Amino acid sequence: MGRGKIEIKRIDNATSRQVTFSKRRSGLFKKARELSILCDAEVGLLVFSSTGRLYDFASSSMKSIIERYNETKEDPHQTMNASSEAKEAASLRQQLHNLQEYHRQLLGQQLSGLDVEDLQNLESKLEMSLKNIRLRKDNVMMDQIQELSRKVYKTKSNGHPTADFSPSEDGKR
Amino acid sequence: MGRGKIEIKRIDNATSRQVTFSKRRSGLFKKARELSILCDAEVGLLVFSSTGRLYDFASSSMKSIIERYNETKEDPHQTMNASSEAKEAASLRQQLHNLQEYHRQLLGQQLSGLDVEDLQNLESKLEMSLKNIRLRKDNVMMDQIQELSRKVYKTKSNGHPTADFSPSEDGKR
DNA sequence: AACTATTTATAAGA
DNA sequence: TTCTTATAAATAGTT
Repeated sequence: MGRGKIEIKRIDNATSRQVTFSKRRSGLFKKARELSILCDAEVGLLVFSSTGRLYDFASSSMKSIIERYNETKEDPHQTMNASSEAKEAASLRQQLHNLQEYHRQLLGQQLSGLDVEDLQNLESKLEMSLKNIRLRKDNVMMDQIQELSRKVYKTKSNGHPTADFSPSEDGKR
Repeated sequence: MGRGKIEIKRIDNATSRQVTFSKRRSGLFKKARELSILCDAEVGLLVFSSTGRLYDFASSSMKSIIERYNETKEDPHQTMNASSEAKEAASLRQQLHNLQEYHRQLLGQQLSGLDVEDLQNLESKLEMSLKNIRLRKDNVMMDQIQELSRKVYKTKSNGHPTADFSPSEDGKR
């Protein structure tokens, strides 16, 4: 992709090798970053120039990526002995991923892949959820009111139970 | 680079995210490979898809690249205490690199960066080298001939010393 | 999995 | 090194 086509083999001339390294390195890192963002992937990239200098990119942390790599690579030995730590971690990651996907749908952030039925289901669930939430809220408020009025009753302690309920504290939920 | 421009942010739709992942992943790996070959760089690339699957590329071996990375990363702590193992390794790598570069020149494989004087020097060195090599070769041949003639002399063993040159021992340097 | 219209990367030159 | 530009390569949206 330039003025001419080049063959993929070691560039002999040290100067142009260096120039090409600079240009292509920045292109490579840009694409690594884009892949990680666009596709929600975990990406780690390590490059040592021919003079020994290190360049690196990690979408999360290089340490965790390398650890994850080592776990994954160890797996083949453990495929036969079930439920090794590495397998469990892989399973957990998958579960976490599914959950995150679903969570985003619940927050209405990721609806483009859903058809009407899916959306209907989602709506029902959210309505159900809302209903329960409100119910719970009312109960809690009621309890607090009762608690409070009991305190007031005790504080006044004039032996005459009052019919009113006293000021409530919780405007915060 | 497509029918339209896209913003670099997470692709919501799971299907197109998957498709884009496939396409861009292969592009990224191709470029990683090309950089390592064109520029004689050591490249390691780790990608975990959002579903947890691993894809990797290493120009040499991932193990050695990760080890080298760890050594390099430890270095900052050791910049003050001279001659740590990591520093030594870095130095050795640099030396190795220089040597390889030079070696290629000696083999006439990488001459494009050299001017006339450099080439002249190179030529002189190669001529000197050739001269020594031939000299050595002649010595060795001569020794072998002498060795052979001594054996013939002993085998005949007729008690009459001949006028020929007697066997010499030190042909070995 | 293919196909292209476009965008992006980059080789060579300044 | 940095910029420019012609061209090669990658890829987004489509079929």
